[in-house]
Amino acid sequence: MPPSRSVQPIRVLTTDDHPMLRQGIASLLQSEADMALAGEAETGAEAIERFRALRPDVTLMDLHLPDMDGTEAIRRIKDEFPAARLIVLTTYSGDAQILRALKAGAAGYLLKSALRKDLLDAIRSVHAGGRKLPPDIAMKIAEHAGDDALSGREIEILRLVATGRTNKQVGDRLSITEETVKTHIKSILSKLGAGDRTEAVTTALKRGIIEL
Amino acid sequence: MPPSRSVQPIRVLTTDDHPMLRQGIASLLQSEADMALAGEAETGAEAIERFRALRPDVTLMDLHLPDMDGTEAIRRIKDEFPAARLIVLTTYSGDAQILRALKAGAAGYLLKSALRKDLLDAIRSVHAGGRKLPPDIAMKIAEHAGDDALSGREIEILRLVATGRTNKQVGDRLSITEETVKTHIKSILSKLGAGDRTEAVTTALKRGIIEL
DNA sequence: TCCCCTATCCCCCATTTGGGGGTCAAAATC
DNA sequence: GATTTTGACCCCCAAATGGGGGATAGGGGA
Repeated sequence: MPPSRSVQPIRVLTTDDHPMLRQGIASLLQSEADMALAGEAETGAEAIERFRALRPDVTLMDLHLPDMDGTEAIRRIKDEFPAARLIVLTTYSGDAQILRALKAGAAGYLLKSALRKDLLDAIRSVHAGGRKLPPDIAMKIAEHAGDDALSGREIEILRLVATGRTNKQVGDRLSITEETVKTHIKSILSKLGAGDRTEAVTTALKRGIIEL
Repeated sequence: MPPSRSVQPIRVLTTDDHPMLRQGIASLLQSEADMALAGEAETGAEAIERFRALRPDVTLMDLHLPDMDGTEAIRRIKDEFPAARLIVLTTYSGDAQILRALKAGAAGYLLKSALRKDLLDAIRSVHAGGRKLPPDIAMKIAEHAGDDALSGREIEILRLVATGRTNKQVGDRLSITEETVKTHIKSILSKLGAGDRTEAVTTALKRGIIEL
């Protein structure tokens, strides 16, 4: 018999700015004998603070938080506690977001539309040292696996283009010439497979490369 | 003493494709003496079907559903049951979405980041025949109260522009001349206060006039 | 060390875009 | 019935965009 299983439940920290969702997870965990709610956080800063104080076995993390990107919170926690086990639980499914979160150190990525059972499975498997990527999520990253990613500068420029700036205005803002901006835009269009700047912005939004 | 309050709880139907959020609401309702969960729905079609069968006192409705827009589901339910009391519970906060939902017949509009107490308040006040619009939501519609809305044709054209089509291509698709498309675009830019088509698309996305 | 990637700048040129006007008919609203 | 709104069409023209080259410098990795 494994005594550790009944006396040492998996302690879970939830991070989400939706109180009702946290409530749902809390009530889910309550009905599982091998799990327990360690604590809750609403913001990224709070998640880091709670993690330090509680040292949960598994941390659930939304990507949309009031104060910072969930990926940033993951990065900071992993930086301080490399053994931390984190699962992203969010509504976003752009391949760029998923990739960023995994690179930051997430061991799992679930959509909020996932079944309750899937979340419990993910918590157990991540706690056991595994990773958890549902097929649809894995597919998303596979779709753009061959693409070379936009450079930081290109993303910076695309963000300005999204706000309606002309190439000239973008150049002024970044203190580079309009010609350089045009070169970057050409590269952006080619990498994203877009026909014009407007399509570049919408596909970058869909893929989670930039946000609104 | 009001005997009706203890023997006739407010029966609530939840509509959301996030099982864990539904769970949270269910557990919330359980702890309130004057409320009861009447049923749950994951899709718009299911919500309509469940409404017919259960006749809940209050229906909670997400705007993002797998099969249809939540606003469409509201419209159909109100069409069949004009006395239905519905509250939108969603993450979206574009003024156009809010306005559409209210016009479709929603009596309340809450964000998922709302406190649990606010949801309970909203359910009670909407059940009592009132409306419930939090200040931040009311502000959103007030911000663009004076603006004249895009016409149906303009939205149609903006959607095509968002996919990277040129004016000529949009014209071909809609069987109108490029000149006509240009006229509509001018009107779109002026109504949205955008400097170019790209900004028009991003502000329309922010305001919930079009979706990705 | 050498190569590749990134960022920067430059040229030419056809196409697209957006701003300024104006007209007209049908539909909806008053 | 009159007015307003909407959708469609047209003109001119300056500015912005995107596609096609090419060049250079620096940083990072093999």
